[in-house]
Amino acid sequence: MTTHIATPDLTRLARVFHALSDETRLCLVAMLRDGERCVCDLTAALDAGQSRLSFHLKTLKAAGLVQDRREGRWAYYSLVPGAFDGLDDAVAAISPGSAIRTVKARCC
Amino acid sequence: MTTHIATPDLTRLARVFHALSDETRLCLVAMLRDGERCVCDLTAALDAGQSRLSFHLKTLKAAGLVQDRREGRWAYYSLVPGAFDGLDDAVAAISPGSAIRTVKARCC
DNA sequence: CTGACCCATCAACGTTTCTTGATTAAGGAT
DNA sequence: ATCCTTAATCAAGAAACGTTGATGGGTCAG
Repeated sequence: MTTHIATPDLTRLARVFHALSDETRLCLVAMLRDGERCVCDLTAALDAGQSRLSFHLKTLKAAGLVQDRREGRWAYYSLVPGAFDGLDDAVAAISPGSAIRTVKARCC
Repeated sequence: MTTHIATPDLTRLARVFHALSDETRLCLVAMLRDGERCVCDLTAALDAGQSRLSFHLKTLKAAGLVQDRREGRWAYYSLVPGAFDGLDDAVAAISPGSAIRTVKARCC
């Protein structure tokens, strides 16, 4: 069994979607689908500033979508296995209950 | 067969994810899962300003996730059927090709 | 040790997004 | 016609976001 977004926590789900709401980050995800890559490869491929990619990779990592590994002076990023599974299921699973807790008043 | 996000258009996909990246909007989606609702019901349930919800509903509509229907002085919103299907598939389908076109240089 | 390299972080700036309150428009009731 | 209701839109401000260039820390080669 893979990771999934088990708890339909509204805050967490929103953060995941936010991480996926940027074209640069979507492109990073696409590249990482082929497997682990070091940052320098990513910057070369996207022709983007190193500082810029570092920012986006940090965002993806904070959302739990990618993970990094240090080796010498290189940093290798890869997708978190299963992190993308059940995204639409997660949306379908937002319950009135989970909504209540996050948003001000009673909801649904 | 439902609608789906057939073309893994990076820009469009990013906009859909952006629409889902806000807790208020996720809550709206959750409420609309039960069926059509008028705006006044939504504002009452979320205890949110009318202008605020109007903004978020507009965002969701622009992303193609909800649709509206006027009836008298009421506006009824509902989910666009199938708009949420295959979200993770869409992510999995971002191809190097589609990435190339959107981002500056060669990618992947 | 020195210098080159890889990468994260920071500060500054411009842009976008979200919120709030006021205005506008249109429907229905009296 | 006048008034109330529903909801979209606007304007203004606050907050979050993304970009850029500079700085700093850690790693390896010479």
